[in-house]
Amino acid sequence: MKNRPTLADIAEAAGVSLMTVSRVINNKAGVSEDLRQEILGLVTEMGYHPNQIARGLVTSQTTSVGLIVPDNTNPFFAQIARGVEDAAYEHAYSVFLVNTVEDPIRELEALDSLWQKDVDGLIWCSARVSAEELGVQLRRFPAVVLLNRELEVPLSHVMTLNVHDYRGARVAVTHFVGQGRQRIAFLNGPSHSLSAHRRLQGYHAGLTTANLPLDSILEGCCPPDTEGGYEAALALLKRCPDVDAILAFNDLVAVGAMQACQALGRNVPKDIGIIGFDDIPLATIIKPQLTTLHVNLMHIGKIAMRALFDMVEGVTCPAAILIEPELFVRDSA
Amino acid sequence: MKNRPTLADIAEAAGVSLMTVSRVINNKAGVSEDLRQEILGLVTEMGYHPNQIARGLVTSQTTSVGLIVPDNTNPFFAQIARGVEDAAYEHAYSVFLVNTVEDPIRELEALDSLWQKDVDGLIWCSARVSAEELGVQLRRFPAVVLLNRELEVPLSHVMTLNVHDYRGARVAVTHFVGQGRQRIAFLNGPSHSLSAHRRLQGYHAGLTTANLPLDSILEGCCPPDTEGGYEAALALLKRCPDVDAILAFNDLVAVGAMQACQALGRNVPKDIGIIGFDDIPLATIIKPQLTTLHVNLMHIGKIAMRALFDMVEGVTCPAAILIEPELFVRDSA
DNA sequence: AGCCTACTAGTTAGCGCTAACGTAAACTAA
DNA sequence: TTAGTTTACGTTAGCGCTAACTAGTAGGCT
Repeated sequence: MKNRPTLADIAEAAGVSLMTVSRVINNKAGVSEDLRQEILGLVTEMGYHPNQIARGLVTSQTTSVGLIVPDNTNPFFAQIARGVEDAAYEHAYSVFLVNTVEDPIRELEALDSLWQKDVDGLIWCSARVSAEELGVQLRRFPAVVLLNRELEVPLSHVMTLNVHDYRGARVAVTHFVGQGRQRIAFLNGPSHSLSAHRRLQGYHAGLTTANLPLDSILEGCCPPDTEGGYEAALALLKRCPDVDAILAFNDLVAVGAMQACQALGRNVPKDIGIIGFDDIPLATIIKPQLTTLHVNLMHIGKIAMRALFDMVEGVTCPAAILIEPELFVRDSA
Repeated sequence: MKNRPTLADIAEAAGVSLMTVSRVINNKAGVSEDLRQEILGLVTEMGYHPNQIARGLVTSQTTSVGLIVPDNTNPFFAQIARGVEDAAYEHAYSVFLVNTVEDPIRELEALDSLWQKDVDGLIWCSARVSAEELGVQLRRFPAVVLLNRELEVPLSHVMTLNVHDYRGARVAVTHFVGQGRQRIAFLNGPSHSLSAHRRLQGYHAGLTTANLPLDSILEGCCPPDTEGGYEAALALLKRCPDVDAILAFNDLVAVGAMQACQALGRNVPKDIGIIGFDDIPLATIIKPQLTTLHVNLMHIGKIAMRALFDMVEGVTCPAAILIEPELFVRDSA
């Protein structure tokens, strides 16, 4: 590896002091235009780039942020990560990606490691720690954006960013009702998930508004993937053969459910309507194309990162953002 | 944000010198067992974690690595990234994720930013820079694993990790031939892709071995996604209605091609067999399930990261690894 | 001339940590 | 005993950079 040039190297080559070069690099006043140009020339010639590590040590700004997700393989988080990275790139920030693999211990270790790396901010998706632990952890970072998690007590350096799950689920149910469907089931996600709770509420609200009875036999829980959806739908259709609509926790579950219906010879959408959540790319790949509650995930990632940047820079920003999902009607309902 | 404790804080609290605490933290000899335990107690009590920034400045080891991918949203790279992150976690390393978005300029900027961050190593997927530029860039990093790219001149601090594309494509063609298929088309990926070249060679070799003629009308190029595959397959079937098998550059293209076939009323696999490449999760989600050349992508990511770690630690390691893809026969061929 | 401002540059200290060396005490060997 | 070795710590310097202060010079004003 080539020895990288330091400020001192440039300073020596230019016959000036360290600080003069530093001022040029950081676009600060106090250097004559001639000298500035001369130094700038040397900088590009010698291929100098500031060592962010050293700079970070003195400024305590590392221009890097942490992104914690359960699993970057999940298209939901992959899209968000992409948005975060894109926005980070706009601001010349770097992103540490960490997976928790839904493991609370690993989640804590992820936080530790990011803290040790002295990140300027943190984007934390689907935090699973207790409210108390959450408080402790949030206090360790200069700025945090919480995705998919709420805060009882607002904190000035923490922003929350959530999808309006309640409304989304209600809209979906209303859409089913509008199609004349009566036995509307809900295949929900993990019980520890906040979104799951809120969507269940929305589902109930939708049924109530339509004067349909709540029936717990129509509600199921499953891991938020296609296998989970498949198994759960199979079980559901076994215990309630008269189901004519399934609202799924997310698109993966919806796809699994769709396959279960097809395996049982039920036509989608004629016999059974299916609505998913998130609108991941898969939604338009499968046949029939999935009707789903569209959320612009990449955009959410960008919003999160930009908000984080604003907080780091000291610009105030809203304590909580709620994203409205939009029903994209395709073929499955 | 709580002021984080430093070595000096611990030292003062323990009434010893900085170095004694440092030795304890780094598990180095030269501290009595009693004192070590006492300090360890203080460390956990005060919640001390070493500042990796400061440590990195003096040791020039940052315990972080860079991962450059074209697009982390692409399941291919998402899987790899997951493997990399998993293995990095094993070694307490952190991963900077950067997308190039297939943009050569952004690729160079990504390299710059990682260099400024002083990463210990780099995992670089599908490098698109010229051979000359590649040499320049590689020289900037202490250790590099190149995925999907080869090196003319081996470098001691660079490892390459490639899928045996040639053999994979040949195996696929042979499989088609074994099913009695005669008009075997190939929907290849971007022409700048090294994999695309090698797969084309393997495709040709497979045909030649089977005494089938090469026919450039059977070969198409497309963007490596479902839309690309759909359009390319549509065009292909229009100009060669007698095609009875399609080898696709990757699974996304294969899925697109499958949808095109279905749109044209061709039955897969009866009328047309389809084989993909990579075995992404989608391969088992769609119907009919995709026959594809399976590559354990997460495993590749792990191998890459572990090799990088070995190189950083000074353990010698192979200059090039070639991964054998394995044909997973499912329903589409 | 004397004083003030404005600009340009240099000097010093220190961010948190570790490598390398220094040192005092205890222990060993004949 | 005396010199040599080991153990257990402390001291110093410096990684590359920037904040904050200092200093020199030119120009303008009374």
